[in-house]
Amino acid sequence: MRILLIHSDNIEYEVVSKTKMAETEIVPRDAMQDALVAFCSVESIDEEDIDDIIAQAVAEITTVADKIGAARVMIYPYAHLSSDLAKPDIAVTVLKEIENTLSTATSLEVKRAPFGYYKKFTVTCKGHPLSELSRELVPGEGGDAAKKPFKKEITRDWFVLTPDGRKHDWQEYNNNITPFGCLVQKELGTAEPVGGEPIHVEIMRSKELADYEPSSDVGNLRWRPKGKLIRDLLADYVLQLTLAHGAEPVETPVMYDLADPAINEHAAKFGERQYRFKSNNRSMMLRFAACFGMFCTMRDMHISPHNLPMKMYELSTYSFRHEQRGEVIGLKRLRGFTMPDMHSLTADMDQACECFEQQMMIGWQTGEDFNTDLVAVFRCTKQFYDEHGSWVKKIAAMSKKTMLIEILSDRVHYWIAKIDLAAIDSQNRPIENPTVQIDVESAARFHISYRDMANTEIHPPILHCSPTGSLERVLCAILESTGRMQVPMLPVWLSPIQVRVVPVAERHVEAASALMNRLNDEFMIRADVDDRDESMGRKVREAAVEWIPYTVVIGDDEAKSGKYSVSIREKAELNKLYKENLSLEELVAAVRVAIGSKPVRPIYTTKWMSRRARYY
RNA sequence: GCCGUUGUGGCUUAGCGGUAUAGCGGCUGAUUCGUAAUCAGCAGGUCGAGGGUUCAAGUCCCUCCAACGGCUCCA
Repeated sequence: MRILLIHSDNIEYEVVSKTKMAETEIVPRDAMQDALVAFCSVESIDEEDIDDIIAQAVAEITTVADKIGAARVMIYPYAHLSSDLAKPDIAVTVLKEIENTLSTATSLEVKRAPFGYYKKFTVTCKGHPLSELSRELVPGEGGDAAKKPFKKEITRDWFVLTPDGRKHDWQEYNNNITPFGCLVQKELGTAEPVGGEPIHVEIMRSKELADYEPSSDVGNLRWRPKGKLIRDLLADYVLQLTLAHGAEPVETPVMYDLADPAINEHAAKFGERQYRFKSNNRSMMLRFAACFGMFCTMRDMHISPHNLPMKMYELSTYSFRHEQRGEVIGLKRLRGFTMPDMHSLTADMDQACECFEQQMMIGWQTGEDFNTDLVAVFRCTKQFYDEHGSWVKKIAAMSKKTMLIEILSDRVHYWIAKIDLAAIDSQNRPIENPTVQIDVESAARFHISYRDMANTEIHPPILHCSPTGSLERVLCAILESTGRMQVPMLPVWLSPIQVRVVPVAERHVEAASALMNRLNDEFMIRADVDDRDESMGRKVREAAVEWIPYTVVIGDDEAKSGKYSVSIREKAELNKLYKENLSLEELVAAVRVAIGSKPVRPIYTTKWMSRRARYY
C-alpha cells in the first residue's frame, strides 16, 4: 500500500462521474479544514494480509497526525500512486476498515472520499517540513506497531545437565569465564555487554576475503578470490561429511511461489523476515533455508520403510533472511548466506533419536576440525522431555559435554527437540553454528508419507541438520578464534596461499617460479611467488602479515644446496620468525601433514605477486 | 524496527566556525638486496548524502544513508 500524506488547510471534493468499480452509499461531496489527507493506493501484494496492512496504515496515519497535531483525517482513494493495484473490492474493504478503525480507536475525526468515481478536488498544502510525506507499506514489514497481538503464552525452564547425567541449577554455571558460562549468561539474559567491534570484520576485509557490497542490500557480501576459495573448501568439507553420513546431495530453487499452500503455510509460520516480491502476477518468496525445495522433492518420491532413514543434503547458496537492520553484522548475521542443510526422513521417533545422535556427533566433530570450542544448548518441549528424559541424559553423556537444557511448556515452532552448538566470539557472545532438530509438522504439511507394514499412512519425523551452521558463520567463528592466538593464522588447509616463495634477488626469480610451479602442479599445494622489485625484508614481512603458513626463501645458497630456508608460522612466536632448513620433499611432507585429510583446491589468486592487482 | 555511538583520499587518522594534516597503500624513478617496512618524487579529498543557521560550516542544527554497540529477534 502506498500513502501520500498531506497536511492541508483545506480539502474538498465532488463526485463527477462513476467508474465501473464504484462503491455504493457514498458521500458525493464533502470538505474538511486543517486535516491530514491520506491519499491511498491499495496494492496487489497487500492482498496477502489485509489485516496487517490495515493495522500498519492506521498506525502510520495516527503517528503522523499526532506528530503534526492534526485532529482530522481524510482518507482519499488515489489509484495513481501504484502501477500494481489490488482488486477493487479488496481495496474498498481495506479503506473502509482503515476509516472504521481510525474513527473508533482514536480520537481523530475521520472522513473518506468515495472509491471508484472521478472526482474533482482541491487540496491546499500547509507547506511546513512534515506537511508532505509518503509511505510504502508492505504486509509483514510493519514492525512493532502492527505486530500481531496473538501469541501463545510459553513458559521456559532451564537447567544444566552434566555428562554424568546429573541436573544442576544453571546459576552454578553463570559466569563469563568459560565458553559454556558465556552461553548460559547470554541465554538466560544475565550477560554483561562487552562492547567493541567483532574482530572478524576487520580480518575479513584486511585479508581480502569478503567485503560489504553497497550496491546490494545490507547483509549481502561480495567475496574476493581468497574468501571464495575458503567458502569452496568449507563446502567441500561439509559435502565429505554428509556423503560419509549417507546423504544424497540435491540442488533446489532459491525462490518459491506462495500460491502453493504448503509453501505458503511453511513460510507464514516463520513470520516476517523474508524477502518477498512480485513476479508478474505471482507472489514469490526467497527461501530462508533449503527446506522448501527438499520437502517438495521428497513429496514426489515413493517412500517405503526400507528407504528409511533417508537423508538428503543441499548447500543452500544462497538462503535469504530479511534480518532487521540493527541485527546484521559482519559474517555473523547476514541477509544472504550459505547454509549446509541436511534433512532426514525417519521411520519413527526411535529412529529419529538415533539419527539425531549421529548428526549431533558430526556437529561436535566440526568444532574439533575447525578448532572452535563449541558449547551446547538442548531445547525440547515438556512432553518430549517427559517421554525421553533418559535419552536426553544419553546425548549429554555421548557428547562428553555439559549442556544447557531448555524445556518449553508447549511447541512453538515445528520442532519438538533441537540442539544448538555455538562457538563463543571475542565479545563472549555465542555464534550459533551446528544444529539438529526433530520436525514433526512438515511431513504432513508437505504430504510426505510412507505406508508401514499394516498399510497405515505415516508422516515421518524429519530431522533438520546443519552439520556446521552457515559457511559464513563457520568462517566467523574461525576468524574470531584467531583473536585468541599469539601468532594468528588460518588452518593450513584453509589458507588461500599455503606457501610463498621469496626470491632473494631478481636473478633468483626463475628458480623461485620453477619451485612454485612444482608445488602447485605436482603436489597440489597452493603456492605463489613474490617476484616484485622489493627488498627481501619487506617481502618476508608481507608474507607474515598475510598469515602465509610457509614462507620459502630462495637465493644462491638454496640453489646450490637444494635445502630451503622455510619460515613456519605455526611455530613462530610473537614478532619472532621460526625457521627450518627443508628440502622440497620435507617441505611438501610438512604441508601434507598439516592439511591431513581435509579438502584440497588449487590456488585462486595470481601466482606472481608482481601481476596481482591490489584491492582498495 | 527501536535507543545510542561513529562517519575526513583505498586504509589509519589530525583539525572541532576562518586556505583540508600526516603515515601506510598507489604510481614513477633509483636500488638487486639474506629473513617483519630501501630511498626519492608524484598523484589522490565536492570532509557519508541532502537541507538549514552564519559574512564564513568537516566543525553548529535537522533529515536521510551506512557501520558498530545495546534491545527485540535469529523460525
